[in-house]
Formats: sequence, structure tokens, C-alpha cells
Amino acid sequence: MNETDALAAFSSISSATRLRILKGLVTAGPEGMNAGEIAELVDATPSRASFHLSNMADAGLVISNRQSRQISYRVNFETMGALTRYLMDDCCQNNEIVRNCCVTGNRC
Amino acid sequence: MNETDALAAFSSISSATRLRILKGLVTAGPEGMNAGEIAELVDATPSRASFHLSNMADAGLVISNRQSRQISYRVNFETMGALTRYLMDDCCQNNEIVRNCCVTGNRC
DNA sequence: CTTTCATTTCAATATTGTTTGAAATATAGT
DNA sequence: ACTATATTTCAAACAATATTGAAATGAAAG
Repeated sequence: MNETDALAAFSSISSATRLRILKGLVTAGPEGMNAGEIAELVDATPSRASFHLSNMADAGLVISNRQSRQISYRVNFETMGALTRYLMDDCCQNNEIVRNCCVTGNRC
Repeated sequence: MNETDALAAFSSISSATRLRILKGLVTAGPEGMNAGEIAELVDATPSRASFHLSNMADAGLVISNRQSRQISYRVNFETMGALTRYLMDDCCQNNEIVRNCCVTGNRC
């Protein structure tokens, strides 16, 4: 992941609505959720949800595919992994405090 | 780290100027850099650098302390660690792909 | 106590992002 | 073809953020 991609991803998840969409989609798992369900989840109008979803898709955070009439969105975990690593390695140069914090079970 | 703090941190590093400041400060290490040096590094006017630095300080990403006439900034690695973990655990529920990506040395 | 240096604060402007509602597109059933 | 459903696209209004340059602050030196 390069700086431009990282900026787009950080920018995308710096909106409360989009961060909640992301969390909802992580919970939903590989099946994903339809645009309409997502809109309901975050209490947004269809067009507003669509706007945020296309922002997330542009940032590579989610992947969409049409299932008959509905469009299903799921998390792109590759991007999320690359982003987390960008934060840890490119930004923090694999700093010890940061690395240590990221071992699940550790206090930080 | 809670959602509000994470949003502030993501929002802060979703600016190219601030992301570069962050990287510069990580490279500078615990000594940090003065506001003026940072401004020079990212090719910004003093007031513009100051604006971005106070945004980063508000987000808890950097810590400032005055050294006689200059103000020195350094990275708050605790926050960076907490943020990285937020991404991995709170957002991605410690997803395997994401976790695996974050082991330095792995391909992802 | 005035000057110089480093930085911040402020107000004005410029830029960018978000929301809304209406119209458009795409798919499926009748 | 016609109607209903799901979603997107668009333009306008609105809101938030960034940039600029000038003025203000705080600290040291003469």
C-alpha cells in the first residue's frame, strides 16, 4: 500500500457513518450486507448510504457485487490488513510500543 | 481507545501534510522536532504547520513541550499503538487476514 | 524595556466533503 | 410493455476543513 491509498483509506474511515458501516460489514462476515440493510443499520437514506459506500469502495475498503436486484457489500480484508500494516510499518517504523500493543491479549 | 478518539486520529492522519509530519516525527524519534523544522520538512508556512500540529495534538498523536523559545513535538506512540489495535481488533475483530498481514516479514 | 526569534491565533477566503430529494438505472415479476 | 423494488446518480444547499497573511503571544538577549 502506498501513501495515496493509505490517505484514501484513512479519510474514508474518518467518517462516523463509514466507520460504523465498516464495523457492521466486518460483523456480517464474507456474506456481506445489501445496500438497503446497511442504510438501515446506520440510519441513513439510501442515497446517503450509497454515497458512503461508493467512497469506501473507491478507497478499496469494500467490494460490491450485484445479487439480482440488490447490491451486496463486503469488507475487503486485504485492504484492511494492508492499512493496519501501513500504520505499523510505514508510519511507525514497526516501533516496539506500537507492535507490542497489537498483540491481542496485551494491555496497551 | 473509543470510537470518538479513533475518528479524531483517523481524521488527523487522513491529511497528506499531517501524515508526512507523523512520519517525520517517527523518524526523528523521542527527541522530536521543533515546529519550525517540521514546517520546513513539509514545506509549509509556520502558521499552516502550527494548525496541523495542533490538530495532531488534539487527536493525541503528538505531544508538545516548549524548549526555551522553540516548541518541540514528538510522536505519542501510545496513541499510535492504540489506534493500530483499534483497527485490528475493534474494526476488524482480529480477523485472520488482517492479523497475518501485520506480522513484519509476511507478504500481504 | 526594547528588540529579535519562534510559534500561535485570528479572520477572511478557498476548498472540500456531506446531506437532501428528485430523477435515472437496473432487475425481476405480472 | 408495465409496475414494483433496489440502488445509484445528480445538482443544489449546507457544513466542515484548509490556507493565507497579519497581528498577538511568549521567551531570550542586548
